[in-house]
Amino acid sequence: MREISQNDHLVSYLAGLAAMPKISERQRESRRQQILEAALACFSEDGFHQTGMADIVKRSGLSHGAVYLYFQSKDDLIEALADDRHRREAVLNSVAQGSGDPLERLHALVRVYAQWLTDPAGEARRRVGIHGWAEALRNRRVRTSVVEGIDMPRALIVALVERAQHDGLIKRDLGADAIARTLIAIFQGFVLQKCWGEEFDSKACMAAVTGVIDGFRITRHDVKRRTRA
Amino acid sequence: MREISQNDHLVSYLAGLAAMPKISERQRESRRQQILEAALACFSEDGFHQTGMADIVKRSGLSHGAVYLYFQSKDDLIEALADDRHRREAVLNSVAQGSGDPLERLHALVRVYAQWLTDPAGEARRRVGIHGWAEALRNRRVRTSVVEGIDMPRALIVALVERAQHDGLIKRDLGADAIARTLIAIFQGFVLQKCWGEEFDSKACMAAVTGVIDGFRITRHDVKRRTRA
Amino acid sequence: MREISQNDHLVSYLAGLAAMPKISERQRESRRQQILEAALACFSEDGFHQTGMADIVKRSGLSHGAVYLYFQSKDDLIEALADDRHRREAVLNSVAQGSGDPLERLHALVRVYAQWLTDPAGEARRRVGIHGWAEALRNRRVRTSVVEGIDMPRALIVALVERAQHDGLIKRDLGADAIARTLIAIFQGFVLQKCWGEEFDSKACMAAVTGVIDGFRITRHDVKRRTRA
Amino acid sequence: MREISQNDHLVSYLAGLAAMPKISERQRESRRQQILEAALACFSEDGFHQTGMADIVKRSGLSHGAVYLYFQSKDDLIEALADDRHRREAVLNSVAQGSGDPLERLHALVRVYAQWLTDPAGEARRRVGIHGWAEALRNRRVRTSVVEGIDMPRALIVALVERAQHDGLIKRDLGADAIARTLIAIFQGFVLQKCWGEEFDSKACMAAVTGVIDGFRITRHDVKRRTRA
DNA sequence: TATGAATGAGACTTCATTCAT
DNA sequence: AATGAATGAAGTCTCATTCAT
Repeated sequence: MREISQNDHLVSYLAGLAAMPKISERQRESRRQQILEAALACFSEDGFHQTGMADIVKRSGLSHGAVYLYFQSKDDLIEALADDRHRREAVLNSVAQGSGDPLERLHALVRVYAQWLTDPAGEARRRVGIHGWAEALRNRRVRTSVVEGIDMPRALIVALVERAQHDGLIKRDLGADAIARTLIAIFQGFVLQKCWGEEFDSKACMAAVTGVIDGFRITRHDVKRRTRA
Repeated sequence: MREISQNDHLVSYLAGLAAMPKISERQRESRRQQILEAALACFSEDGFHQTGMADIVKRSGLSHGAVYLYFQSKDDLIEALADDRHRREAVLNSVAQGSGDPLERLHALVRVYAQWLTDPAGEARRRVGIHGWAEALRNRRVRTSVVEGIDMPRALIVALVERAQHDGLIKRDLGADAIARTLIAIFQGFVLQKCWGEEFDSKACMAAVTGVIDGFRITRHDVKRRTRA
Repeated sequence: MREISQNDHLVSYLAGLAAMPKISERQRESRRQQILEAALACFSEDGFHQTGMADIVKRSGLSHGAVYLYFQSKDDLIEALADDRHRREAVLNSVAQGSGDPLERLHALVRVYAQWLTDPAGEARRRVGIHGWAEALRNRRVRTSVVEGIDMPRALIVALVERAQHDGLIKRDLGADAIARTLIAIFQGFVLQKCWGEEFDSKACMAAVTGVIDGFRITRHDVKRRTRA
Repeated sequence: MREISQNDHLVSYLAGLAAMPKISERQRESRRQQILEAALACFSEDGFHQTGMADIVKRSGLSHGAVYLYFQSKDDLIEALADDRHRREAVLNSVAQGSGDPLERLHALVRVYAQWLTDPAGEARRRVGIHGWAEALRNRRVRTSVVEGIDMPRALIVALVERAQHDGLIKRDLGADAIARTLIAIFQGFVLQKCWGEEFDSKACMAAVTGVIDGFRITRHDVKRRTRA
């Protein structure tokens, strides 16, 4: 009996050790990413609704059940990708924060987005982004994610433009919000045009964006006109 | 009872006639439109792949078989709607009727798009357009439609910008194609932002576009700089 | 033009004829029965949850889609069978209605149920009934159907027993409801025992039921006892 | 960290020992009961086939693997629960301890069942019992359990009734087996009616059962009739 | 012994399309 | 031309069971 009792204690102790999660948090996150990457690739090629779970399963190298161990449903997967995109893009905006020359920061923001636009490794993400724009029209959660995703840079641009207007660097007859939406729209359109595989000359187009921002600047002509008035 | 039986005979008889008279061309076109409108409404609400043929059939008031008499497949319907001829024709007209001044013509073009963007009756078309943009990523024929749809206005803008540059109205350091793509991108982005339905101030944004075009104009600063160089 | 117009009228007329339901109500009901019979056979053999829709589909001779044309879901099929049973059993109870000798009517009711119990063609229905009894524990709709199914004969028996008690034919010291529940319980238990394939001697058991009812009758012993009290 | 690493080694070492000490028989039985209780609760709520192993695992507080160490399969669990030894033993005891009078013993048996029927703690068992009745229709081993479960009390009742008939206490024109089956059927039906939870007056119904047994007794009327014949 | 992540067959259901009428 | 019942492949998701740890 004494021996059994000792064994019981040992067993309990070992059981306690075994009660730790079977795979580490890092391993779990790695599997999650593995699935998300497979989903990204599939969605990028065929869109959300033309991609079957079987495609994602096959591409992930896991089993059907395993995928559902990490994501509750296909919709969950779609939303996770939307959130993922949301999180990644938040990083892009950081370059615009701070208190330097607002026009310079605006140009910096444009450069970052230009880089994001032209990075070959981001192709799939951009394509999925477009599918997300369409999906946002009918899926509230995706829409929220998308809208919040553009609200962030918009707020930044608005702040920069307002500061620039206050400093007399940018024309005051255009709304800051409208300018922000215009700049964002340009990049949205560029993503579309680029992903459709047209002969999209990124360099020239980025120059045009720079030109657009410069066009917002106050010229002597404007100064005179305003002085006269 | 006897009459119904006679009718049955009549039906069989007519069905057997190879030379059975077809419905008028006008009726045929009307039916086609009826189906396209139903499809437009459905696709606008749920996207191409979340809309079932049954939805379209129900909304059109016709039968499954009837729809397939006018369109070979669901993809056929999608392609028919992705190809938005209306807009292209409107653009053509607007520019054909414009005055000689290329900048004025550019502004006219912008006005046409602005109208298309803000017309409440065009909401469904705009939404379907966005779904088409996503679909263009995986469906070659849809992509061709979409790309051709923007190639036409792009060519127009390029021509106008080149003339304006030649006339010394627009800076020469920006590619005409890049400017065209930028202007088109702006409208694509506006369509997205407006359809997501979040506080999009169309009037202010259109003013910003006008500002963008004005920004492309040559200023004394530019003239001086170029003279010096 | 006149000919076309005439043709249009003809077409409309024929279209009007064709707008009648494609299959007659009788045909539709026949298909429904075809499916219900297949489901009954499958459920009888394997229970509701171990029977796959594929089994029912195969047995019905129809296609997967066709079954779903008549029933919304597997649960719908289960509930339809419960309702079906409900409706069929309602007929059994009719023999007990009327105003004749209550004891005789009770015996008549027993005979009808005995017949229902021993009818070889009803085997599948009895088995499905048992599965329904279990299902009633967790499916509200099935439970409602089952409970209503026994409420009907119970109410009848209660009425007969009360009349018999009033007429001095049955002991008054037993609740009419309890007697009704007891008689119903007997048949429920018989169904179980019979369906399990035990050596169930229907004739002897029915005699026992008759004996039970006779046992409820007032005897001289009771009369004396009541007189004394 | 070093300690954990040491533990890992210890675990590996113990796992490698073929002679790894087993847990005590008492612990093993306790684990088995733990699982059976969890399964009972789950099956009672959702039935055998709507309960997942995951439900049982969660409720038992153990792991999937652990459950499979004690039961080979889900069917194994079902069979273990379908075989309700508790009740059978209670019946045996009650009759073994009864007085010599067969009628009194019969009443004692009824009291035991009445208690089993009304014990609130037995609700889950009764519900699982019903699921077992349905399962018995398609699972040979469950059926064997169930049938054997009623064979034992049936044999007891048959013996008691035959003695009572021999002693002139019960009518001889009813088969002892039929009477036994009838009494058992009554309780089966009562279990159903009670578990469906609709205004089942246990007390009144038990009185009715007593009445049924009394009804089987020989009355002066019967004696006379038999004498005459 | 005990864990729980992983498996994969199979569950229910949908839907684009066809074809007898 | 028109109908709509019928098809059946393919979709998403579940779950009893296993096995590396």
